Amino acid sequence: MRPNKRSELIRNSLNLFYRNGFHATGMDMVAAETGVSKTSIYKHFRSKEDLILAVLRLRDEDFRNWLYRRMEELADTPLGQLIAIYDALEEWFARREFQGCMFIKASAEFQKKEDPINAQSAEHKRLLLDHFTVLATAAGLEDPPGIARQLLILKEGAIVLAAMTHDKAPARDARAAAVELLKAQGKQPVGRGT
Amino acid sequence: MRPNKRSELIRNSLNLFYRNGFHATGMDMVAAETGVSKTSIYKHFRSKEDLILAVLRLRDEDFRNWLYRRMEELADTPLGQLIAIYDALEEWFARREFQGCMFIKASAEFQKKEDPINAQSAEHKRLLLDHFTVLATAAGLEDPPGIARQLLILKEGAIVLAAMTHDKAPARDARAAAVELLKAQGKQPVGRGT
DNA sequence: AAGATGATTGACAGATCGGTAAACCCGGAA
DNA sequence: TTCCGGGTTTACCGATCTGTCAATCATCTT
Repeated sequence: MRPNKRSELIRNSLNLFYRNGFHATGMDMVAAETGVSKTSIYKHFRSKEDLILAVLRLRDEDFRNWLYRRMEELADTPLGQLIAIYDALEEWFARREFQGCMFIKASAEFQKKEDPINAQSAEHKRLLLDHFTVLATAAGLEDPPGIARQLLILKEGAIVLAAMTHDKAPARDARAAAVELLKAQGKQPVGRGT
Repeated sequence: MRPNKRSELIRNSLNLFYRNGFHATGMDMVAAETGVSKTSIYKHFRSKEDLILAVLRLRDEDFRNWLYRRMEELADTPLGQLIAIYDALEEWFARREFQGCMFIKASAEFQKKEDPINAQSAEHKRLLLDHFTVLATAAGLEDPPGIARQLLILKEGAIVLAAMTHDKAPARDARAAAVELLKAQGKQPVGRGT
């Protein structure tokens, strides 16, 4: 039971689940992909649900780390970082492997609200909302929680439409909308203003 | 092969697929729900994919008809109807049976872009976008296609978050955002203004 | 009443699902 | 060399998946 096999299992499962969906990906497929027997998988994870939850934990860390870092690289003010959300999204949408949001897909396949998979997906969105709220507060906006919720809605909508239409354009539309909303909060986010 | 059984099958399948997901709902379940043998189903539909496509056609008609009618009932100007999108959404979110957007879920489970199910889901969103564009044009906005795309993003984002958090609140946030965006296009949609 | 016709069925095929029991392999201790 | 013990595998379980076939049932014609 080598512990590095465990993370390899999680990473391979993540790719398979992301590309093929959760129900459509069998444990045999995961085993074959990693070059391990199915029994070995069940030494690391009690059930498929357990594996999925581990996958979602990894995805949550990876994605939020990537997004937050990218936002900081693209702008150095809180206000600028809120706009940079959508520039980062556009980079993501343009990637070959982009297939939508793993958490939206997870909650679409496991929709009962008591389901741990659903709960964990919702938690991911809550963490994003918290981060946006902190930035909105730091930016001195009028209604930080409100604008944060609106920016999150724009983000999720852009992801859904980019995935369905196989087009990165929704990122720019969401960005333009975000700029307008931030303007309406009494700020001039695009520079050259005030 | 009574033709009314066919529509009964579609309607029951719609409910099952909507509540349980597509892969998670077997044809046996559909047969049992309608009180028909599985063989009879396959007299009407060549495959499960065929049945799903028929379900999506029905859903597209039902949903767009409902939304468009509700928008007209809630407002009598094109601009007001664009805002009313989100009032209608809030009513939908508040319904007991609300479980998110069937097309988002379909495209989440069948994500390959050649998949007919994916294509038909994308078509549904395109039809919504067209309608929004027509209304935006009628309202005399500056950039009808652009604002239509933004309003669609807000709609999809609100649906996703409402489904994941089991809370209708995203409808109001999306509505507030839409009002701001329409203001930015040189209009005062909420009345009492110019 | 007998036959024809089309709708409907139970039973099943072949594959795959999540999950498990028992054998196996292999390095180290005695 | 013999034994031991944990990581790994093969082979399998019962259930369920999509889809089909041959038989049955119901109805109408003659």
